[in-house]
Amino acid sequence: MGNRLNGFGDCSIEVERACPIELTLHIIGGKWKGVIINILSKKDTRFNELKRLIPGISQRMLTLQLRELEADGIVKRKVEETIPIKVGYSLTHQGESLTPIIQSMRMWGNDYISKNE
Amino acid sequence: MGNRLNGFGDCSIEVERACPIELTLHIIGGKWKGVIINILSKKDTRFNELKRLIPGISQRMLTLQLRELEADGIVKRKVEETIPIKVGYSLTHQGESLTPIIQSMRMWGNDYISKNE
DNA sequence: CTGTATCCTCACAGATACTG
DNA sequence: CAGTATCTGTGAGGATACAG
Repeated sequence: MGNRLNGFGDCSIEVERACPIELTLHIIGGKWKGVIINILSKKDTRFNELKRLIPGISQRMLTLQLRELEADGIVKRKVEETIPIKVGYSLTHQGESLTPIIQSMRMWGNDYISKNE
Repeated sequence: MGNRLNGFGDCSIEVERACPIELTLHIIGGKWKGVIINILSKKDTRFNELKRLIPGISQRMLTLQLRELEADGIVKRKVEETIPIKVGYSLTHQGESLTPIIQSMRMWGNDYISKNE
């Protein structure tokens, strides 16, 4: 499993019920993770396909974010041993269980935009 | 309204539907914002009360996070002109509309913990 | 095609002290 | 009680080059 939140175990009685929130936020809160999960929830996607679908992301960041999502059990990585090599990414079952939250956030964001623009 | 996401307008056709997700993540993704919103969703809370309920947060960070939430229209600030002065914080209507998402994240986080521990 | 390896910077956050 | 003012450090993230 991936990194724990700093001080995750330091939760006091008062805020202990808030910690799962911080944990979730930590797992999906990376700069590009929301987009990545959203894309993978629609279809399995290869590395370069992701790079193309997310303008502005660097190879380095795409790799790092995918590695973290993988370590946290959200994303599956499947290597096709062809030449050239192909790597497909998809959501794990746990990753798929995140999509309702992502979709809620998408709807809330759209609503927010229409109300504040 | 608060800061826009960097490059929020740079969304390509492919990912434009993902941008509201990034926006939402940006608004609630600050290090302490999830906890703050969660606490305020239960009851209006004063500054020092928040500080007490969130061990580990500094006065500086509490102020900054509250200011950002206020600028983004999530939190309301109400000054009681007593001596000593008292300042109450509460969720706006828009802030309250976030609580289902926060609660989903809390449930997902708890589920995640029980499955990965 | 799918990555590592470096180097760099700058915004975010911690610590501490001070104030109306 | 509810903040501001500094100073400082860390690490997330960007740019670029190289590699199997």
